[in-house]
Formats: sequence, C-alpha cells, structure tokens
Amino acid sequence: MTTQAARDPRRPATQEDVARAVGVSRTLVSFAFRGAPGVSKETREAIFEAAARLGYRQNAAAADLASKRASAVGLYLLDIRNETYAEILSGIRGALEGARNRLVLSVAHSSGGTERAGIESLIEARVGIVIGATLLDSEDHVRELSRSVPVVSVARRIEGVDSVYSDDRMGARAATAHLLSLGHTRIAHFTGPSPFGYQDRELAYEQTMREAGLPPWVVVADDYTQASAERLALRLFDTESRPTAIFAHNDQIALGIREAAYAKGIRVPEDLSLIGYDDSRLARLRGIDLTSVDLGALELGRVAGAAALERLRDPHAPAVDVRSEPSLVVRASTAPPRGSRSR
Amino acid sequence: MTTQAARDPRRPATQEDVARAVGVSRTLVSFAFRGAPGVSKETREAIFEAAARLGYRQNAAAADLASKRASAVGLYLLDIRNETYAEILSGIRGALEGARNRLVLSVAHSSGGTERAGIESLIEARVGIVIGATLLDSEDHVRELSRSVPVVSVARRIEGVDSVYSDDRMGARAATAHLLSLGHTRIAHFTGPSPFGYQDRELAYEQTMREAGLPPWVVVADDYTQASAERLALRLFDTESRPTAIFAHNDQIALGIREAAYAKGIRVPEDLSLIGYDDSRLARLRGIDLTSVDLGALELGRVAGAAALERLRDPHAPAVDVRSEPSLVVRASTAPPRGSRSR
DNA sequence: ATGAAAGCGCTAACAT
DNA sequence: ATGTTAGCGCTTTCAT
Repeated sequence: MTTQAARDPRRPATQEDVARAVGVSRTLVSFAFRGAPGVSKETREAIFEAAARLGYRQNAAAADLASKRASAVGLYLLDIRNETYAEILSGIRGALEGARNRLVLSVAHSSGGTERAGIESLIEARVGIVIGATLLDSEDHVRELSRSVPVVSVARRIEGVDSVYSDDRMGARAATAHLLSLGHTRIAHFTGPSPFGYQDRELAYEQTMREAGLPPWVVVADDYTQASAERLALRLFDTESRPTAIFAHNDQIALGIREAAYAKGIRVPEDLSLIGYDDSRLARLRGIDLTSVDLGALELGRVAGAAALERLRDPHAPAVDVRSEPSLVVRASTAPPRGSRSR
Repeated sequence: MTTQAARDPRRPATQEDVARAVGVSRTLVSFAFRGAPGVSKETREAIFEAAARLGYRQNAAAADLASKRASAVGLYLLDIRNETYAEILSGIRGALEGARNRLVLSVAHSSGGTERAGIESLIEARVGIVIGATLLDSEDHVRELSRSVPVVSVARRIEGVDSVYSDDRMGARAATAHLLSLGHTRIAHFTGPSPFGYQDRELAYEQTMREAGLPPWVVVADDYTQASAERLALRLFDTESRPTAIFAHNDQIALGIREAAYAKGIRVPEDLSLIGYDDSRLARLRGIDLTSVDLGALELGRVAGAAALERLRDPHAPAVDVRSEPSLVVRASTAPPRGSRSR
C-alpha cells in the first residue's frame, strides 16, 4: 500500500501503531503491556522500545470496556473544603498508591443538589466501586444503590455495605463526660440538620446528659459550617441564660461558636468551655487550643481505600465492618465553670 | 428465538437492552439520549420509560471511545491537604457544575513521586484536558506535555499554555512594603525549595528590599509545610540576631513560624511581625489574626474550570492568560518593631 | 510464541 | 423517522 498515511502526531498512538512499527500483531502488544506470558523477550523489548518512541499510552477506558471490568474508583465527597474530607481523600489516595486505579471524583454540589446525581455521574463513568464520604441517604437507598455498584461507606455504618467508620457514640460520650467531670451542668450540643445515620454524636450526648440527671440542650444550625454556627451562637449568646459549656458536632462549628464568643466578650474557657470534633489542624494551633475528638480521618481514608481495592478484587466477599475508636484530645478550651470550686 | 436469556440484573443495562425492550433499533436509543433530532415524541418517551425501568445509564467511556472525543477533565493537585488547593478544587467543581464532564483526580504522591507519573495516569484515563494546580515542571516540559493533551495551568503562568494565576510579585511586594512602612529593617523571607516558575514571591521580596536599601534575608525550608517551617524557625530563633519581621511564602509556613515563636516566648506582633500568603480560613480566626495576602483561590479555580471547558470546546483558540490581583489583608500579626517611635 | 477474529457499549455516517 | 453498518482501542478466545 503506497497510500499509508503518516501517523497524525496529535492522535494518540494505539496498540495498532506499535504493532505495525514492530511488525507484529496487536495481540502481542496487548500481551506485552499486561505482562501476560507468551511473549518472547526480544519481541517484548522491541514492543516497549517502539511504544516509548511513539509515545504510546494505554487507553484505560477501552481496556475496561473490552475486558468487561471496571477498575476506576469513584469517590463521592460531601465537602472538600472541610479539612476532614481532605484528610479522608488523602488517606484514600495513599491506599491507592501503586495500584493503578483511576480516581474519579464527585463532590457534592454546593447548591445542595442531591447526592444521587453525584453518584449517578460516577456510575456513568463506569467506576467499579464507589467510596462515599459521607453518604447522607437512607440505609435502604444506599443498599439499593450498592446493587448496581459496590459501595464503601466512610464514617457511617451501613448494614450489609462495606463500612469504615469511627465510633461516634464513644467520642461524643467522652466529650460530654469530660465537660460533666469539670463540673458543668448547663452543657449544650451544637449540630447541623441530622440526616440519616448521623445522629450518633447527638444521641450519645443526650444519653450521657440524662444519665447524669441533666436536661439535654440541642441547638441545630442550618448546616455544618463555621458561618452558620457563628450566626446561631451570636443569637444564643444574646439570651439571658446561656450554657457554660458547648460540645460541637465538629471543629468548624466549634470555631464558629468561638468567634461569636469573642465578639460578645465571652472568654474561652473562663466563661465558656468548648469542645469540637475532628481534631483538625486548626484545633491544634496555639491561641486556638481547642479540645476536640480525634477520629483519625487519614486512617479512615486509608482503610476505606484498601477496602475498595479488596472489593474490586472479590465482589462476593462478605461486607467489611471496620470500626475505629476516637480519642478525646484535651486542650485549653475546656475548664471548670466560673465560680465552681476546683475538684 | 426461544433461547433469549433473561437479562442478568447485575450486568448494567445497555442501549441494546433498551432498544429491544421498546422494539426499536439501538440508534434511536442513542439519539434519544443525546437529544439528537429525528426521534418522534412517542418513541422518545417509550425509550425513556424503558430505560428508567431497566435502570439504564449511559456508559460515558464507551461514548467517548466511539465518538473519538474526550470529555473528562483531569485534575492534578499538588497537595490536597493544603486548604488553598481544596479551594481551587472547589472552584473548579463549581465551574463544572451543570456541564456533565467527569472529573478525574490525580494527587501528587506524598512520597514526592514525580509529577509526570501523576499526569501520565490522567492521560491513560483519556481525559480531554488536564488542569494542573500547581505544575512544578519546567516550562518546556509542560509545553511538550500540552502537545499530547491540552493543559490549563493554575497559579502559574506558562507561555503558550492556558494560564490562570494571581500576580505573585504584586502580592509579595505589598507584603514586604507593608513591613517596611511599619519601620522594620530586619525582614526575613521564609520559603520552600523553589522549583521552576515559583520564585516570584521571593524575587519580588528581594527586589523590594533592595529598593529600600536593605539586605534580603531568605530562609529556605525543606518543603512548604507548617512542620518544616516550625523546625527551621526554632533554629533561627536560637541565634543571636533574629529578624523583627518575617514574610512567609504561605500561611502554613507562617503558622509554623508562629508556633515556634510561641515556644520561644517571642510574641507576635510585639516581638515579631508575621505575614502569610493565601489568606486561608486559619488566618482569619481570632487569636490567630494573621496578616496575609489573599490570592482568591476559589475564583482561580472557577476561572480555570471555565477555561478548561472552553478549551475542550475549541482546541485551537489562542491560549488564555488570566492574571488576577491579590490583596493584602492586614490583621493583628503585624506592628511596628519594638522600640520604634510610632510613625 | 504468534496471529485472526469476535466483541465490549457506544456513535456516526449512510441508507431507507 | 427509523434502521444498517462500520468502526473507536482494547481484550480474549481460539487457531496455528
């Protein structure tokens, strides 16, 4: 054939191109790149040499299509601007290091669009597994979803679905107990709107309060951001009676409360004890020194990533259920209430 | 055919399945789902109905393959645990809202693996464009890369490549000038190892110092993290002569210096003025009150995302070059040096 | 060890 | 308005 056109340099090289350059069939090239047996040393080397010269890269999508598998990992993140999710992502990334699975990302719409849509997009990308951090839908819906694509739920336990999470009840109990032991009685809990499966911190707080014979006092913000918490706390601090201690659902909320307290001249911890959750880097800064519950987000991500890889390997293994124990990190934002005698 | 097997419920439904269910050809199904003209209303509705019933989802990878386009957006992130990158990602996410492009993520290896490898993985995922935030390779290499896949460079200007960035020289000049105007003369600059294209802050600092007739004093840490900066600052503070003001390459470094100062009993701003860069949320907290340069990361991400979409639409448009102006946000971490008269 | 051929789910001419 | 056919780049039997 005299009309064989020169390869267009903008069009990525294919196995066909490599095969032609070496003078072998496409099959050999495919075999060589997957390390399959049955390719002679010389042929293999010639193939790699030509591939490098032509700038050949595998087309992962085409490979997945042809082999009827789905090697990509889909990741659904509730809020990437929250440091905890960044940590989780970082942990997942670490677990995937080495494994050559693509990571397809879907972040919740800021506009509060449904989680469904985000996950649908992952399914259209034909990921082999979806890691959800964190899923807010009902357990039944998640289980239903997991019938079309395997799911790893991070930070929330879902029966029958791979779950990697921290024991929220334990963390919340420790936080509340710490405030109680300091002598506080007027302890409020700040949280956001509780969707499915996320009432554990609140429930454990309430239970611990009741066990101490104290009335729970739950304040619900519009969402889980610092700004909302700050607005709400400002209003709360205007009322006659305010709590002497607050246990917040997360550090962002705690920091929002802290800002509001500053604005009102309420000192932490002298006038108000404050506990957050997540033990983010902010909590550790001097001048912030926020007592917080460490849930080990990085490790959670790492374990979730490993579980995802494992699930890809064996779709029929029983669902894993990994619960880790959080730990309370006491810093300078908590103290006995004013006027109380030291213990 | 009496042997037509029941559809395996685990195998995702295909256009073929939908077509068969409705009794039309695959083409019509394909047309219907892409909103192409030439499908009667009744047929379209029947198709959608059947698709919903069968749980059909498009296979984006197969569609890309067949149509020879690449609609996925690849994103390379240097450090997801740095809030600034999370902001950039968030901005990109916002720009992609509505557009149904998958976002394939590649995060730099914590182990300092090469940026090449990360981007190779995006190419294997056959993304139509790579957004790099931030690329550390040489300009020539990035330009070479951009011949195999279009690139949008975020936070760094690269000649001939779509670039969306903030004017670092301007920001650094403003920061240094602010310290000078307060009366400082012993002003140090803390930075990390400067790879290609990231010396602007340092260079502008040096130039501004020289113009003021003062000797530049650059301190280079192992990397850009808080921990490294803290270690280095601790050593620096042990020496006889220490600066009265420090301009740090970013907030993380500034915060590391701040921790070291606390540890040594050096007060900010009384004994040491401190300026960061990025104006992260940490900088704004009361008790931190870090003077910082705001580079508008969220907006940078938004513009980069829009530029990526535009590039996907028109591969031959001239490269965009969007430079934004940072602004110095003065807070309580900067003050005149001790013993100086007020201006 | 190597190659031919079928097919993955889809799009895109080109019919009709 | 609807159907036929030929690929996209790859893997995977099945031959040789």
